[in-house]
Parts: sequence; C-alpha cells; structure tokens
Amino acid sequence: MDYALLLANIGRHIELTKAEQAVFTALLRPRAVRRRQYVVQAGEPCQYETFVVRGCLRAYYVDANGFEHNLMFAVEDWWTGDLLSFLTGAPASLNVEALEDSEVLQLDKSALEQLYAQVPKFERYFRLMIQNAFVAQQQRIVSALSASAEERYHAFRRRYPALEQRLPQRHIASYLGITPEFLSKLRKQVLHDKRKP
Amino acid sequence: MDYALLLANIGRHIELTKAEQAVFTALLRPRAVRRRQYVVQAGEPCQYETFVVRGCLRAYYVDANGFEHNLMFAVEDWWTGDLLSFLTGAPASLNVEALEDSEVLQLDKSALEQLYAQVPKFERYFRLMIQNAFVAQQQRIVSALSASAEERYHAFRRRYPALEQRLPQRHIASYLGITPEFLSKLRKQVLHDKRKP
DNA sequence: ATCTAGATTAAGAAAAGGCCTTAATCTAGA
DNA sequence: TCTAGATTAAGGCCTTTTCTTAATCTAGAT
Repeated sequence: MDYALLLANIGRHIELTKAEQAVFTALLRPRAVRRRQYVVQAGEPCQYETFVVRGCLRAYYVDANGFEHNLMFAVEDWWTGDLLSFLTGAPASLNVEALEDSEVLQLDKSALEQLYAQVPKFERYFRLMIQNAFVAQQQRIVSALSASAEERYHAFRRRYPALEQRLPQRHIASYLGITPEFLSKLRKQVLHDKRKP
Repeated sequence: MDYALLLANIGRHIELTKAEQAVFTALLRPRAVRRRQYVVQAGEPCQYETFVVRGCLRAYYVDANGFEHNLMFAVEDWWTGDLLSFLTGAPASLNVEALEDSEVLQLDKSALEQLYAQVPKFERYFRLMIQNAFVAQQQRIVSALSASAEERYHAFRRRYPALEQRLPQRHIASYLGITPEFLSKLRKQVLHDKRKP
C-alpha cells in the first residue's frame, strides 16, 4: 500500500521526521473497498476515519421520508467518515458507500489515541481537519439557502474538479438538492451560454 | 446578575457542587448589551462565548454580494458566538448582533482554560455544546437542500418557539432563505389551512 | 403632534425548479 | 449474446418561489 499521498497531505500541515512517519503508517489499516460496499452504516458507531488513496465514496443522509441526500464526496486525497459518531461513539447518522472500487487507509480510535501520545503534533493536524469540516458545513448552509441551483452547480465543479465525469449525475443532483432532470437542463444551458456569450 | 438559568442549563448535562458553581460563576462576565450592539464582529477574533440570560441576538453571515444571511438566533438559555473563531483565534466570519436589549454572561478563553483546570467536568459540557452545534449544522444542510420553504418555516417554529412574535419577519425570512414577501404568503396560507383543514 | 424612512402586507407577473413521460443509450448480469 | 435495469436527454406542464409595485403601517426624529 502506498502511503505517499497521505504523508504529502499531512506534510502540508505539520512537519514529520521519518521516524514519526513510521509510527503513523504502522497504525494505519489499509483496506480495499469494493463498489457498493459501506465503510460507515447509519445506526452503527463509525469506528474509523477513512482516507482515500484511490477511488471514490459518498457520505449520505437518509431523511424521514426515506430519501437520500449526498452530503459530501471523498476522492483521492480526502478523508471521510461520520466525524461526530467517530468522536463520540454514538450511532452514525450518515452512510458512507464506495461508488468505485477503492483503496483506503483507516485509523481507528485507539490507534488515534496512541498516535496522539507518541506524536502530539498530530493533535494539530486532526484539529485542523475538524475545523475545516465545520467551516465547510457553515458555507454550505449559506450556499444552500441563498445560491441558485446553477451557482451551486458551479461551486460543486470548483470543489470537486473532474468528479463530474466520474459520477452518475443523480449523485451530483442529490448533492446539489435538485432533480437529475433539472441538472440535465442546467448542463445544457451552461453549454449553450458558453457557445454564444 | 442571575446565574440560575445558566446553572440549570449546565445541570442538565453535568452535576456540580456548590463550590464548583462558585468557581464557575466567578469566571463569568455579566454584560448588558443594547439593541443593535454587536458581541462578535466579522474580521475580529471572537473573544467570548456568550450565554443569553435575557433578550435576543442573531448570528449572521454576509455573502460576497453583501447580502446578510441569518444562521442562528440566540434567546434566553442559549449560547452564541463564532465558535470557530473562539476556538482558533482566527478572525470571525460571523457577526452577532443584539436584536433586543439583552443581558448576557460571557466567558473568555483564559477563563475557560482556568475552568477546565479547576473543574475538568466542564470539558464534557462544552464538548457536548460543540457536538450539538455540529449536528445542528448537518441537519440544517439537509433541510435547506431538500425541504420546502413551508417545511423549513415549521421547523423554525419548532426550534425557536415563541420567537416568531418577537422578531421582525425579515430576520425570519433571512434565516429561512426566502424573501419577506414570500414568508408573508406562507403565513397567510398556513392560517388558512388551519381554519378549513 | 407631524414627518419620514423603514417595515410589513398585498397581489399579479415572471422565473426557477419539480414532476412525469418518452426515447435513446448504457451497463451488468444470466 | 441477450435482456432487464440504469442512466441520460428532452419536452411539456405544473407548483413553488421570486420580483415588482403599491398600499399600509410603524416608530423614531423633528
């Protein structure tokens, strides 16, 4: 399994010696996840934070009427999971499902505790992750309340470059909070606007 | 200043002795806030977590086009502030403004550190607060993306009972992500539906 | 008490977005 | 290879929401 991607990601936030890197990678659990397989299931505690080395997953919420709503995607170089459930041990409210055959690195809670004890610098790294998640949520609320579907569509393309080609568009529509049909219309009209501006 | 409301709130989550209550209340800073006054300003670090004893405040975000979007209200028995800025010291992205003359209790960061040192039980209390904020955000995303304006309006009334009478309706509309005019229509039609169901 | 600017209601036209259906492709499994 | 089930594109029609304008209605300032 290849740890380079994750180590590079971490290197953007904290500096690690070779020895510290070794401590960290020894605690990770590599795992191959097949398409349609779940790494988090609503109702069960989320035991791992999951880093995507290859592939793509989605985190979604099932509302009271049984409809699914994609909250976030995770492609290469992203973490995913149900953060709240992981931190508290409470049952997860999200499902996280692989959309493609994927390779991930998982870190469970006791491994994380050990990591904090041996390399306290990681406290900073994971604190930044949590804060980023919090801010991203706040921005998404504002966007959902105030931006049009077309604006949200462009924001999605900025946030997840190249993901549009990889996903069935119903998943994108679910993320945007619109119907697949309307997304199809949006795309056509965006293409049209670009041809004759 | 009356600490009973806050102590009762805390009592619902952790048990405190009289002595611990005294340590806590000694660290709080009572403050009278006039209508239109700000307790958090975007751009400045948020120095305090603010508990509302009497009155009402709103936390809002100003988008790139200069439009305001109310993210949450705080009435009696609620905490408010820009949590992320408070925790990190980064400039606040939210404004928190009093909508009525209010009485609040503020806790600054060094007071919170002292509190944790002297009464570690408070770690649990504030952790629960942060988790609740996180979950509330997640639910609000789903609601904003999938629920109709009328459903969001009913959710608002459940979340903030009696607040509807106290606020100018443009603030409620901003919270719901709709125009004041449309909120007016919604209200009329809800009344109508109740008369002849 | 009077003015005036902002806040609220109202009503109709316009736009955004949803829902349903059809048809053409595109999988994935038998 | 075949077939059933997904997926996408497209069009028409309907509901929801916004926009605009105008009429009332405050509440603070003079």
